Amino acid sequence: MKRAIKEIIECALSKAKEAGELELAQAPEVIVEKPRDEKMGDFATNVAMTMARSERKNPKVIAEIISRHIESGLNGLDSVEIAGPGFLNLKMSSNFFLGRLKDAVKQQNDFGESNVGQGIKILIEFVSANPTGPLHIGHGRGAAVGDALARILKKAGYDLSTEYYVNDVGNQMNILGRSTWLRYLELLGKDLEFPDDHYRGEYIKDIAQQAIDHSGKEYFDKPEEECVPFFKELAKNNILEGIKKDLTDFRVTFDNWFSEQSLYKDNSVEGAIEWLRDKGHVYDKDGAVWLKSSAFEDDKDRVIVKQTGEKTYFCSDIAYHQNKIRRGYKKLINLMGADHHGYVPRMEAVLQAMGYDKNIFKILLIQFVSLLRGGEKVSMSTRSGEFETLSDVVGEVGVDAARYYFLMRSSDAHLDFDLELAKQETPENPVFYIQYAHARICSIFRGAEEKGISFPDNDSIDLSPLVEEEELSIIKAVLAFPEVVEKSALALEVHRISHYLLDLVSRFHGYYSRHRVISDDVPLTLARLYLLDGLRITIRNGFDLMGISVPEKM
RNA sequence: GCCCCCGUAGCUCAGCAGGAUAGAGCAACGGAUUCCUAAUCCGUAGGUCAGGCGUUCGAAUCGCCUCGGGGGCACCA
Repeated sequence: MKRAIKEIIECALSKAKEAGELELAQAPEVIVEKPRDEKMGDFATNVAMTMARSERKNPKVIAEIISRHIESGLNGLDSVEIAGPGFLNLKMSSNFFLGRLKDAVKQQNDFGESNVGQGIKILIEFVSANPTGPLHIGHGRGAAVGDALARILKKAGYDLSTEYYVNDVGNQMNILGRSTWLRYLELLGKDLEFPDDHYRGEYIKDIAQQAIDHSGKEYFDKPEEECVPFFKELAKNNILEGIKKDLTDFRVTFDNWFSEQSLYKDNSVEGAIEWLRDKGHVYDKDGAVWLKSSAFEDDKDRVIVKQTGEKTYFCSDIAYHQNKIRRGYKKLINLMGADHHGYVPRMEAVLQAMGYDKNIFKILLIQFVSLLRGGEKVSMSTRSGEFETLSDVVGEVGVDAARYYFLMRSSDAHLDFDLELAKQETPENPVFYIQYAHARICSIFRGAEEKGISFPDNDSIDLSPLVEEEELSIIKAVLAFPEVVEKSALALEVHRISHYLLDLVSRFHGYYSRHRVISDDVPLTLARLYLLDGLRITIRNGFDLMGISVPEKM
């Protein structure tokens, strides 16, 4: 939409140049935006102000020159005004917007799509929680944000894939196996002291019980070396299945589950180390192997192979990211908990050591979630096993409210998640407010159907009865949707969608209370229904990006 | 000590690729239901944008410093 405006301005600029009224040594970039206040016009541009210096003219004079060369009536342009320090405010005719509303409604579920992504291949990796226990609420935020971002980026025209990296190697996995084995022995009556640094959650006991149900006392007398691998595998698979289920219940699915172990099996890890060593980015010291990450803005060098010969987590991560790029992804997005932020410089260093621009790699840090219950903090500790799992939370407040809550705030900001508020059906929990608008609209359509109102097809509908200021303002808000999606994709910020929808829907609720949609005036009724259809499509598409349902009845 | 995020109305937060009078919800106060869903709407009140300096025609927005809150600085993952 703004494109059309930009063209109008650019056209006027070149005419002014031809007429010798402006120098235009270099064509200025025309930025079209929305004025703060709708009364000032539909679009505004500050070109005159940005040109002031190079033209050595007062912004207002430049604005005046430009406005003289703008042809009124062209492209639905109604009027041009100069305002403030030199803004050009453009007003469009209502036909301009009505026509575009029809385009939007025609697009149905596709409305909101754009091609800013230009089909660029992106991989977004998120959650990637270790398969050592069920997902907790912090993972939930990452899951909601990652999943919504994926949907948004797709809508904005990126070729996007999602991936979950499974850390199925390393010491944590051994501890997991050992924890399960010990619980198994306990359940079979052995008296032992359960170590503090092992996984103490109840779920470990459940898995141990399964082993008993399945294999009885088979592992009771066997030595540890034989048992731990078995229990490790059992526990891992079990927990991973639980994670998948929790995510599916939360409407989050992944295109690919990538196993860390696979990087060892196909020698990718060794290969990556050798590759880096050839390039001179790796050296030996104190019996360990180091990556010279300090050469790329990291604080210090990092160990990739320990004295013991074990590879660090970081080491397989190097191979993993090399693998991602080799699969053809042009941009990598990783979501991590904010507590991992120290990890960012070293990963950027790796990318650079491998010869890539660090800008192809973007780590989004998701800030902490504090779980509250009626204003009181709920304590979370994985170790003690007393923590709120994602599935508990979703079970209590529902998927829609949980997702909305996770997505309503910028992921840069700490989030207070109050279970009581999330459950309440008040405007403080706006998910219901938005869903209610959708349900209301659907209810109106049901009413129309009962009255036997028949709808003309898209092209022949007459929208000219939509003359109310409020109606036009709703239409403009609807038409802003694709741009909101675009900006949200570029900034990687999901919360823009929820704020937009909230604003959109509150316009509708106000309109609804002041105007009747269904009346004896048939053309007006049809036009208003059409407007509501556009609204309904926008709400549906917007909530779809957030993974939230839109009920037809509430 | 170093690094990351945050600080905007009583509360929870938007706004930040500089732009016109800083917004919303909740809470407070006052109203609206013969009529399409009151899970709604309308109105009133509420501000040193943490503080300072700087860049600019113009700063909540950009830069530097200070203060306050949270998190992180492993041959853990």
